[in-house]
Amino acid sequence: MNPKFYSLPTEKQSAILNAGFHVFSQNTYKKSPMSEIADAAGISKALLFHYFRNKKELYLFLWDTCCRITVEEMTRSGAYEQRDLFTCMDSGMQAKLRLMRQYPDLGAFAVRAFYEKDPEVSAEIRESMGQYLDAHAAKKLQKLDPEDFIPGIDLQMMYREMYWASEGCLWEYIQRGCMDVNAMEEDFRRLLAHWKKTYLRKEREEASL
Amino acid sequence: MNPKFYSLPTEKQSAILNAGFHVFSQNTYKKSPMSEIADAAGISKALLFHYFRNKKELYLFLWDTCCRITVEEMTRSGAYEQRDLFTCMDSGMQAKLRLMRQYPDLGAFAVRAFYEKDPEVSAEIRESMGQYLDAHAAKKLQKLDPEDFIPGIDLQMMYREMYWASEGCLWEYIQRGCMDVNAMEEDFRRLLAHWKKTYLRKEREEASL
DNA sequence: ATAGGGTTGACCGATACGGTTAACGGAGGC
DNA sequence: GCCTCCGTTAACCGTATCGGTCAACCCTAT
Repeated sequence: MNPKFYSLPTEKQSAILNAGFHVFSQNTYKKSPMSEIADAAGISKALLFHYFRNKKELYLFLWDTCCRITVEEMTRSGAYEQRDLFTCMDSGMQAKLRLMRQYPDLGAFAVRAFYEKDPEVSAEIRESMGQYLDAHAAKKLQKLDPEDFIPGIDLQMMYREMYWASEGCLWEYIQRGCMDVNAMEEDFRRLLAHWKKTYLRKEREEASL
Repeated sequence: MNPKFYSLPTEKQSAILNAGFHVFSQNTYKKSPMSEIADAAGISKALLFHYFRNKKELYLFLWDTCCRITVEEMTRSGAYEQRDLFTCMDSGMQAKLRLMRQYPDLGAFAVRAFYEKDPEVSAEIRESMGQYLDAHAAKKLQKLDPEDFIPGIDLQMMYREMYWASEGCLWEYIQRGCMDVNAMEEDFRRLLAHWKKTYLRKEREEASL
């Protein structure tokens, strides 16, 4: 990959990244043409090939960038350090929304890339990351104090269920095509409030009065 | 569409349907080649064109079939009639799982088709269905008795959250590529039990003792 | 004016596409 | 044995698209 890419004005860099995320998220690796990416980025195909030697290089660069900025944003938000589960989720949500605002198709791209089966790239993808999130989730789960939550609750199930609901909500937006991040934030916020009221012992007791 | 298609042995019919669902669910309409579908179905491209005049006809037939058998299966399961919310969800789940077993890519296809933007087919798709599920959900919601649930709960939020979690769980399986329906059933069942224990007043009171 | 680098339209060979056609092959009737 | 029918296919057609290249075009700074 040509280092001159980095000396491009940041808007143009973003435009190229977003174009790549978008096109590769809509189709298989093999069925995602470079010309379409170039068009979406507002540059010529030749210039795209000037910055990235070939399709594979662009794809792996996108994957790399996707992982990098996600972790960066998550770290920066402090989501990894928060003690309380719900403030942790709130920070994570903030980070995700900021990412979504800047790179609307990053989420969809990440999922597709993760499950991409084309032998030209699948090995590299699968190798580079792996059980990142799972490991984090397990650690987070261990730190929870059952006393904070309503009695008899299965904390692991609660965690999985909340994760799935977030993903389901996210997917609804992704599939719809238009990423209305503000509406999304509203939805997430309501979800979080709902869970707090449902799962936290203190809030539940107050609501029961 | 050639009526002789229906006199094919049912396994061959299913093979063609599944092949179509699979290929069209992985890529845009335009980037989904007929040859690939024929290969996946184990027949020649020429034969596929013998049963369906052209690509558009096959695609719309698949969409139609997808809607038809989903509604059929849902009705047959009695999901639309159940009074209690959770037994209703259980029936719906059973129906969905039966569908998934027979047509592993039906779910993914449905979502993609619903949001397909290609002008050659988008109009027909959007027109044929619409707010089907939403209307149903609203009706279901009105029938709920707040007394059955934990006090202070936002029933609409609860409903949305449960819907998203199911979708999120489903998507995790879809994206993973391999549809292990048994594992899925296990997960759904646990989700349901979790919700009953969390949201139902009676079960909650028992758990609190 | 000229040298240099960012940028592109035009091009290349290969292949993939939607759709057609002529022919194959086997089952049934005579 | 011969013919007919019909499900099925390999081979083909014209076109479009693909990944990738290249010579030439700006534009700016000397």
